[in-house]
Amino acid sequence: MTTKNQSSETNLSELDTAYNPENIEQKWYKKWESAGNFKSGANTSQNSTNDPYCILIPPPNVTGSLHMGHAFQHTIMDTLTRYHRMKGDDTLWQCGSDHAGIATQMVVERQLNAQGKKRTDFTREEFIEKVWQWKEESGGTISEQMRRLGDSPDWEREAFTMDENLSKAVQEVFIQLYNDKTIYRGKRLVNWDPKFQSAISDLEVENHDEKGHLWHFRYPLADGVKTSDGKDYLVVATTRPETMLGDSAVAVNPSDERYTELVGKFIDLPLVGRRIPIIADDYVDAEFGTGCVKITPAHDFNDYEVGKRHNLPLISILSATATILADADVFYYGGKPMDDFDSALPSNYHNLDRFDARKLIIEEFECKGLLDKIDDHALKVPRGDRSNVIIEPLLTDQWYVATKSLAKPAIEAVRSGEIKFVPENWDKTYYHWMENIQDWCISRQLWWGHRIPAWYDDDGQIYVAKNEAEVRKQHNLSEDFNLTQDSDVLDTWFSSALWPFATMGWPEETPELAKYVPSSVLVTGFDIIFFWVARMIMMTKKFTGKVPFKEIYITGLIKDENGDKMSKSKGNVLDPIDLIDGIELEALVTKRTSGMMNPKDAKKIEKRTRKEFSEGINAYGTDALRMTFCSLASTSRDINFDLGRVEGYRNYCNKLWNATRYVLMNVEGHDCGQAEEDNSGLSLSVADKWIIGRFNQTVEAFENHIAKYRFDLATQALFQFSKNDYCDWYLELSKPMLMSDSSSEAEKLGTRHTLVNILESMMRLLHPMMPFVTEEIWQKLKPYCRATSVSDSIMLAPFPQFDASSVDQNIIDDLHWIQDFINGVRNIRGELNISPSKPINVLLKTDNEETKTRDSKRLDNYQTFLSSLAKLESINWVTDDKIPPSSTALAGELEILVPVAGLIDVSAEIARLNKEIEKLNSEIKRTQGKLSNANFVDRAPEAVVEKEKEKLNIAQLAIAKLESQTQELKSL
RNA sequence: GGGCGCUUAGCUCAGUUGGGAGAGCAUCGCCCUUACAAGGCGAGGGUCAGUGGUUCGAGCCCACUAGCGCCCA
Repeated sequence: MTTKNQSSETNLSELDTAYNPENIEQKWYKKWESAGNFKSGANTSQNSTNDPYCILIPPPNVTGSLHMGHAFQHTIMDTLTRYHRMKGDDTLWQCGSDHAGIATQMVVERQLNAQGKKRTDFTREEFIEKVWQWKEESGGTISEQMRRLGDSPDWEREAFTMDENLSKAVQEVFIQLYNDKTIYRGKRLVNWDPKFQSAISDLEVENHDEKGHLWHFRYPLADGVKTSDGKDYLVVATTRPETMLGDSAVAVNPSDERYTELVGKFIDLPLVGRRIPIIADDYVDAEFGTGCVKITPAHDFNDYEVGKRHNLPLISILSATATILADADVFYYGGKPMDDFDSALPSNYHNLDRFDARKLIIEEFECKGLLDKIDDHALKVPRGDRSNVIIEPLLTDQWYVATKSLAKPAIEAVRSGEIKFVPENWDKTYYHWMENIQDWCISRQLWWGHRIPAWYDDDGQIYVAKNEAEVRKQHNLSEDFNLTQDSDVLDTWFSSALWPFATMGWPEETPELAKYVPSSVLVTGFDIIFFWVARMIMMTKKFTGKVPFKEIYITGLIKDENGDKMSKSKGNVLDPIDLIDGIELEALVTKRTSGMMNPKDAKKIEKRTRKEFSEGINAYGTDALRMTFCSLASTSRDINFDLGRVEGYRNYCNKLWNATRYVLMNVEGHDCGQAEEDNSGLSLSVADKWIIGRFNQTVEAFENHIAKYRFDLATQALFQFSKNDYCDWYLELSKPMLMSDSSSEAEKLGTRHTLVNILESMMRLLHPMMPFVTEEIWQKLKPYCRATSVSDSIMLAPFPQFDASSVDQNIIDDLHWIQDFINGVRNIRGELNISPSKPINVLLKTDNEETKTRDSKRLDNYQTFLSSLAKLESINWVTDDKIPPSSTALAGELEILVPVAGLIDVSAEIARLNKEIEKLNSEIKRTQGKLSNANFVDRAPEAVVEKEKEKLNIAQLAIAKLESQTQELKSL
């Protein structure tokens, strides 16, 4: 059984018999980090050009932890980083996190609440101090997780959006944009989160389909006016009855003949007693409901626009916590208070929560006989993505970025190809958003964040500068002139938008700014194109004149195995660390069901979890997880995560591990040619030459796929080579070479050399995707390999280079022949249930002289391989007249006959042959059909026609041989 | 309503300029073979969602239909 792992310094042959990731991963990470291997430019000595290669991490939220989507993207970023670092590029993976205004403030407030305190028990300064304290203690989760994932960013450059230098950049940008008049202050409708009592971005609002009601209210007509059908009221429908307190008008469609007479007349608004006009506006859909719509400009985005056209008063009825005011705040468009307006609201509503007010309003309407009807209604309900409470459009003073002028160069950067989306199609989403971009509300009513560098005097005059002293200096204001700083902070995304240049030291002119802007590629999900990607392009263009990145690789979204989005409330989230370390069922259930918003879900989740993971989750290790992510990174936009794939790659790691054991067993204590200058003293077998060629083809394929961000195809090429070619074939072929007495010392030396050097090179090829296991193995192999590199770690060893001259078609053909031969015999064994341990005799036959000459030579050269891998007792050529009853396989035109007397059931063999014949028949039918079609022969390219002819020929020859063999068996 | 995408083996997915339907996992059979049973060898399995068109030839190009999904209003 497995003993505790030996460290790499001990005897090399003492390798565990099984791959054990937990014994190797952490130790290498610590060594790499302490050796400074992650630093920018760590491996530039290798490459004289030192092309810069830079990836910016999408800064995760400091309160968060990495989920599967992060782990996926990190794997891709790290693979690219490690690959370019090994190539000798001046590589930087810039890491860090953002300060997540609302989320962080929420976390710290919750902590205070647990101690029976509130945020407002402290001064702003004290609270911010507490946030920093929290960050020191708990803000390191993500960097810990990144270390477990094997990420190799430059930790010394780790940035935080609230750091002093980044804050300086934020301030500088704000001031410049303000002076440009690109930033302005205004009273507008914003999405207001009553829980956080702050504006939030429309991107932070999620519209959920929910069931609600449509209440139909009767609004009495004023001045005794009647409708065309004689009623003294209009019916308006609303999903939010409480907003009626802020109604400014009732609108109808101008072409709606039912109401033409009423336009210009008035309504006596119930409960409030306000007299409001009936107006005509195209916005109203005459088909919907009664065709009459109540207009509440201060509480609805559409109504706001209608009100603007008709110059209606903005009547704001809600407080910051979404309770009803005693007196409405009433404004003109443009923000001036409307002083002569009767702003009183019914006193029984004062301080009522919006939903209590809704109930009371419905009751009152009902009592007054003004409730026409109530319909069930499906509607989109806007909720804050963090608070989950219903968002209110609210009229407030906020700061805005005028985006039009910034958007133009940002659109152009993508149109011109200066920035490329991968896959390309995402540019459509980008254009669509950018071309319809709205001004960006950047102020937030929070304490935690970048305080807006604006001061007001007692008249409300605005002064913008770095600090108060600067304001006084610039505007020549004396010390006793009263100034108050704006209490708001900036949207977190405002600082994230500066990430590409602020992390490089801007506004200082630094070498990093020159070198790493633009960065090479941004790896991110499409959900963040608007939030972040577009804004980075706008800001970076504006302030550096450069693009932030040359390419944007948009990854798919990781879903669960059923294609559902992973979410806490569905209980289908996986923690990447749990896949690395494994987790017991009970711990997993606890983890998934704790802190549920809705305790009812917990039961469901528990059941589902117990069913799906009855044994918990095994420890698969980081390398297997990373390889899985790479293998899933196709162009698809949804990626259904399948645990089976991880297990498969864990087993694959074990395979590499054991292949290493085999190689070490055979090279230890032997010369492997490591001291030789070149290969002249070695004799390389066909297998050696073949695997060297295949390795080079794989390097080429890998690099091509990586250049196109096709990590799935790259993975497949690596897997195919390392498992199928190297382990399944080459290692097996090396056994007869090393064991047979007939191979010379030079040949054995050649094989040992190839065995160990290809494995060593393969580790370098695999390293970017699977950093840990490759390092562990590489360290063991290093002493047996030529000093291709003086580096202490595989991380800084050179990436393999494609050598076209190593690929030889004759060698490939010969090896295919060997494989066909062996596969033919194995197939007969398998189909006829001949034990793999039973040696068998084979006879060879062909009518074709050319084949005979060529294959006789092959047989002479490769007999050792054939005998060993197909477990053959003897191989003999025969002629037609002395063939015993046999089972047949074909290697090209060569017939391989296994005499069946005593071995098998003749009818089973006939059945087997018939199956083969049937296959060939359908092939013949298809190709004949094509070739007898004159159109095909005339119009298809000659090469295609030739290929078909050849296929037909081969199939016909083969079928003839199999049929005559069948006849012979039948005649027995 | 507007935009984008998906439908290929039991499952998860590849399929490059149109020219032999593939992989991994799962399934079945044989095997403890001197690196690996987390394994080896072998096998079975697909009307490429449907219809029509272009073409000598369509999983791939075009049109329409059906189903599913995402984003925006």
